[in-house]
Amino acid sequence: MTSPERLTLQPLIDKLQFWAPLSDADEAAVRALPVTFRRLKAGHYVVWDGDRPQHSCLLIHGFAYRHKIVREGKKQIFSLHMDGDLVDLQNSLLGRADHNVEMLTDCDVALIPVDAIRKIAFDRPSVGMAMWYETLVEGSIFREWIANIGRRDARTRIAHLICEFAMRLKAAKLGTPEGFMIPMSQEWISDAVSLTSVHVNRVLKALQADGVIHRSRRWIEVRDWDGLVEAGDFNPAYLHLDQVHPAAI
Amino acid sequence: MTSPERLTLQPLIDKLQFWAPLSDADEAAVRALPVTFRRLKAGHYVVWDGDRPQHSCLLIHGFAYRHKIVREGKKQIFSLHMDGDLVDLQNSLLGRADHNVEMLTDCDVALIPVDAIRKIAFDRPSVGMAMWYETLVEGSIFREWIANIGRRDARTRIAHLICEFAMRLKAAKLGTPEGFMIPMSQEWISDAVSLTSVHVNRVLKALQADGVIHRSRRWIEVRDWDGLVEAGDFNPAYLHLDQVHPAAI
DNA sequence: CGCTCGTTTGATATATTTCAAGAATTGTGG
DNA sequence: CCACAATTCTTGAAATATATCAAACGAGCG
Repeated sequence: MTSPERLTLQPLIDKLQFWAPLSDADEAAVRALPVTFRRLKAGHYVVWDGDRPQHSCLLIHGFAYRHKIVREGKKQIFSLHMDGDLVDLQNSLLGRADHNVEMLTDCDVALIPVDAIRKIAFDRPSVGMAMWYETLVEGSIFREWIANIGRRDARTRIAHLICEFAMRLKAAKLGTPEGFMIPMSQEWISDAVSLTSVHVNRVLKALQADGVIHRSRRWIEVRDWDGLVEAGDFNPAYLHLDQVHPAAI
Repeated sequence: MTSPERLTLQPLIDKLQFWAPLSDADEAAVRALPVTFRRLKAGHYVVWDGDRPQHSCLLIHGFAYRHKIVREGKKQIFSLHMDGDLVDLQNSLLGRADHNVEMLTDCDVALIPVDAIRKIAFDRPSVGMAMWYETLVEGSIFREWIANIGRRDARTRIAHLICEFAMRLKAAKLGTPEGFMIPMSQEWISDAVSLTSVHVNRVLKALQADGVIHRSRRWIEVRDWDGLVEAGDFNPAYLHLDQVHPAAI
């Protein structure tokens, strides 16, 4: 956990800067956003499907995820979030939430009023563009997940998820592929890759038996990155991490 | 097909107006966009995965779709587009395409240079916001597709796809649920719902036998809308069609 | 130490795929 | 408008990946 006095909007500025160059005035405007810092417990829902969200949630430290429940109570996870992610710009901008947002671990967050986000995006085009890019990349990840769930078998799907997670952690400077935390039980993983937890268990064991990964509790070590990439049919292009300021005109 | 002299950017203005009120100056700026009108044949690719797209494509008349090919050549479709859709803002804004964009039928399109789109979005916040909302709603549809493909069985999935298509056609004033065209063979449908064409065939027959729909060639009549909605576990909220200018501050 | 939650394993069930072949429909050139 | 080719649709039988059910095991925790 981050100590209270260290809670700032710096992670947001870093994230936006990644997508578009911000002027000093833009940066100042971001810092001037009226935010509320909060510590949320694992399992806390920031937004429920059907809500009219009043805030967007900047994850300063911790993991969160978004999901829907379909008929018969089956759960589908479609995104995982980590330090620095501006979770759920989407629900809040659209006005009516179409899915749930839940903390995966205890988290430090900054709650930013939707109105303030709309205003800054509108008044400061660079900031708006950067936020737009953020949502565009999330869209790209959704597309990859559709393909992953729709057209890949269990082993490939799971390997792909691990690759993506490792890659994003690295980009966020939160770990290395050599060893990192996936803060999800096999049950959660199964809801992210649309399988049963039983089957996830078997596949994970198989990947381990093949010497590709080693998993104990929620800690994963990648023993053979190339093997994992191969197993996961993984091509990181869709993450658009190599983008340098595409928003710059 | 629209006769050449009737090709204008009006569908784009209508679409943007749906999301954000545009001033006369905004509208004029949109009309002043440097566009190229083209007629594209079914099967034509506007963008290939990996390209650096130079244009975004406004569909004036016709159907298009977006997809990826995963290892072993399996295809996954993740969006269908119809008259008035601004196809692939996403690839063009992100700079590097992460999927293919292909015409499903012969189409009239307006090609708009990416630079012009970036510029108008940046210079005219209302226009930028409206475009952003367009991409946000597409994101919402992606999420629903993930849940649909991941957590629903074949019958539900297919019924859901038909409901969505009917609903969007109606919103675009292109048909009624009572009878409309899905310009896709069963093979294509199978790539959209992640099934085999053989299985799609059987499910379609079953839905027909149950009196829910009637399909002949590529024409579908919905005989029992409530039954189809029930069969498809369909809740249109995720389409955000009832939104009235959420972007208005 | 006992409880709870997560993992592991085995046996069985089933939805969907795969393979294959024939029928129907659509498209094309003459 | 016909004949032929090429898709697309349809159906059946067999194969298989994954789900389901059930039970035991292990680890963290108050």
